[in-house]
Amino acid sequence: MTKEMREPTFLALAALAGGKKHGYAIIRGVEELSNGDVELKAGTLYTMLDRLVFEDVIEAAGDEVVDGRLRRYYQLTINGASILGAESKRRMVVSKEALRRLRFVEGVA
Amino acid sequence: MTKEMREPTFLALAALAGGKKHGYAIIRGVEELSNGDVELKAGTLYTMLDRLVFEDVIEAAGDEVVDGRLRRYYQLTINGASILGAESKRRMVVSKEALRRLRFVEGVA
DNA sequence: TTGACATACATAGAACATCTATATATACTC
DNA sequence: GAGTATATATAGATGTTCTATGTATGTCAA
Repeated sequence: MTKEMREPTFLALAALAGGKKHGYAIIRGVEELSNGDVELKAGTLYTMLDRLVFEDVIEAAGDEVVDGRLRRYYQLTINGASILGAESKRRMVVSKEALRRLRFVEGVA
Repeated sequence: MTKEMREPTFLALAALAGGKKHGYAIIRGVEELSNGDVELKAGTLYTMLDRLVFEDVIEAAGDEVVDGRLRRYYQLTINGASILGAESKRRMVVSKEALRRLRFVEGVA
C-alpha cells in the first residue's frame, strides 16, 4: 500500500501549503488549521522536519535571526506539493464517503 | 490534543459505516474504499478489532459459520459512529483548506 | 494430486512516527 | 523573580502498524 501519512505530518504540510514557514510558525499554523485542538509537539516537529527534508518533501528556505533567536525556514518542494495534493484529495474522497454511509445508518453526522 | 486516529483505523471504521461486517470483509471494504491502493494487513486488522472493542468504538455483532469457516461480525457502536462522523468532518475541512492553499501557490492540485 | 489462490481468524516480534520530558536561550509582563 | 511566548534540539517511552508465521477449508487449473 501507499505508505500512511500520519496526521501531524499532514497538518504540518498543510500549514506549509500557504508558503514558507519556520518551525515554531508551523506549530502555530497547525493549531490554527485544526481550530486549536491539535498542538504539534516541538519534539515531533523538529524530528519530522529532518525526515521530510531527507524524503524531499520539504526543503530549507533560508535562516533568519529575530530578537537574537534563530528562525529556520522551510517550504514544500514541488514533489512535496504534489504529495500533499494527492493526499488531500484522497482524504476528501474517503471522508465524504464515510459521511454518506453514516447518514444511511442513522442521524449521526 | 485529540488523539490521532491512524489511517488503517479510519478506513476500517469507514468500511463499517455501511453496516456490520466480519474481519475479512473489512479488509475487502478498505481495499474498495481506497480504490485498491490500501490493503489492510490481517495482523493489523485483528489486533485493531480487539482494541476498538475495548475502546467501545465497535462491538461484536454475531458469529456465523460459512463453508466451515468462522465469520465474526462487528459493527460501529453509537459512540463509534459519532467518533467516525466527527473525524470525517474534521478531515474534510483540513483537506479542503490544504487544496485551497495549494492552488494559490501554483497549479499543483 | 499437487500447487496456487481466496477465504477466514490469530499471535509474536520488528519498525517507526509521535509523545513526554528535558535542555538552552531571549524577551515581555505581572 | 516567576510565568509565558518565542525558538530550536535531543533522548527515551509509547503504541499502531507491519512483517512473518500458523491454522484451516474450498476451488480451480496444470
